[in-house]
Amino acid sequence: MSVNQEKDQPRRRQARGERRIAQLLEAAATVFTTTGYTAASTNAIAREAGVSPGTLYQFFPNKEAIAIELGDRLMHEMREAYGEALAPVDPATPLEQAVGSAVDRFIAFNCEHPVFFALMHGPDIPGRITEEHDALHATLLGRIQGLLSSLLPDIPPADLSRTAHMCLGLYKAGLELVLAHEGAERDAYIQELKNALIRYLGPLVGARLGHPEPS
Amino acid sequence: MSVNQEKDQPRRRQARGERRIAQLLEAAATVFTTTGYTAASTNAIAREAGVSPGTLYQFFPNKEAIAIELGDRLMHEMREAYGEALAPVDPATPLEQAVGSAVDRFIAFNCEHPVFFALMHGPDIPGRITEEHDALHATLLGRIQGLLSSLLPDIPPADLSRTAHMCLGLYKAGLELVLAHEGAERDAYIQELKNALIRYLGPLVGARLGHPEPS
DNA sequence: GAGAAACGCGAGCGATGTCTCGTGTTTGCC
DNA sequence: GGCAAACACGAGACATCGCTCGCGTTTCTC
Repeated sequence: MSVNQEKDQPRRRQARGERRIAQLLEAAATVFTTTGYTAASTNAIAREAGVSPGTLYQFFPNKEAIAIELGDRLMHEMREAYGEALAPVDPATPLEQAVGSAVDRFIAFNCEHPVFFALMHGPDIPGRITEEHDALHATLLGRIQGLLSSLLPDIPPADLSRTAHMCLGLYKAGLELVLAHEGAERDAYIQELKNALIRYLGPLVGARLGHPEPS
Repeated sequence: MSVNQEKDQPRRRQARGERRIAQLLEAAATVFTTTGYTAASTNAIAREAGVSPGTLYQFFPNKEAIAIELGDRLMHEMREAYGEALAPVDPATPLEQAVGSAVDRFIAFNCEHPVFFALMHGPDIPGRITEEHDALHATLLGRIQGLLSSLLPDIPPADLSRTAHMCLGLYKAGLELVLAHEGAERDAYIQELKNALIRYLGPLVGARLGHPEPS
């Protein structure tokens, strides 16, 4: 369940092996974060983990599998910790609160796991990982659409999809800026990201409540 | 002036040479756009241009130089065609118009030269190109700051910088979505990008004009 | 404690990619 | 027409990277 067992060969692992795997994934995370996926060499990952290249391939069939497993674990952790962050909300919930809490949760996750951004945002990434990426993307879009339609019940589907894409895009742009700064400046950017999303969505929600959209 | 002459060896070029250079840059542009910088092989570029690898290295000392020269020409063309797109505007200019025209110009440029996005947005890009990227980034930020301060004369410098970064980030996010769609859907995303920027900046400009920021 | 299997090593194989070099062709100039 | 320089070629030198293989060590199991 945790590590992929190829075909139907269980390949019994000892405790030592599980430790090595965790160690290798951690090393891979730092190398991926600093150099990106393609530029990261398996030798570099092994060196970072303090083991030989051969040892690395004792646990992973190839470089892609490392990223896959890393991605899987990240996804799992995210779903577990923040799975309900984008659940539909009571339509009476103020927009500020809905956006604010969702942004806070995801920013926290991304700050804690910078690899996530590197793996999902890189344009260099090969086949299988892209599938995971697309799956996550689709999941997030679905959640955002659910959230939006709970706030805007009577929006046309095409607009709903487009608005969701925009929200995700704006979030990713903000995330990049947030990760690029630290301390008070980072907090300021988090606030600006929330502002951008709230103001983007504001007129739509405002219209729902009967407020005239200003000029 | 056009092609880099290394050190002080003029390396006279014939008309044929200039043609080859243009041909190679065009080929490089298509290969870079489709595969990204690092994945693009010099052999592939030469093949795309219909010449031998040796010929390519007659005109460019290495792979990076190709991207540099391509970037230089793109920058030059951009400055020439859209240099004034972000010039400070009359404070009386409606925000919608200022944002709209700036976005339209840059979107048009990026649609016409998709390499630009690939070169500037890739995370894989090596040393020298990053310098160009940063230079452009700084230039754009400066322009945006100028534009913003003409609209918001009394904003603190730190906020000005942050707001400019946000605008550029939001633009890049929107650009990605715009480039990912075509036809009517693309136009719709362009409009959404404008909306996002206008609504993000609206309250600031509104405050300047004495409008109370809603709720 | 003995056998088996998981673990660990590091030299090196094969593929790929950048860039060179020797040689031949075309062009500009007198 | 003749010379020098620019242009063109493509085989291959050289480096890198993903990954394998043979062999030695540790751990589990009985």
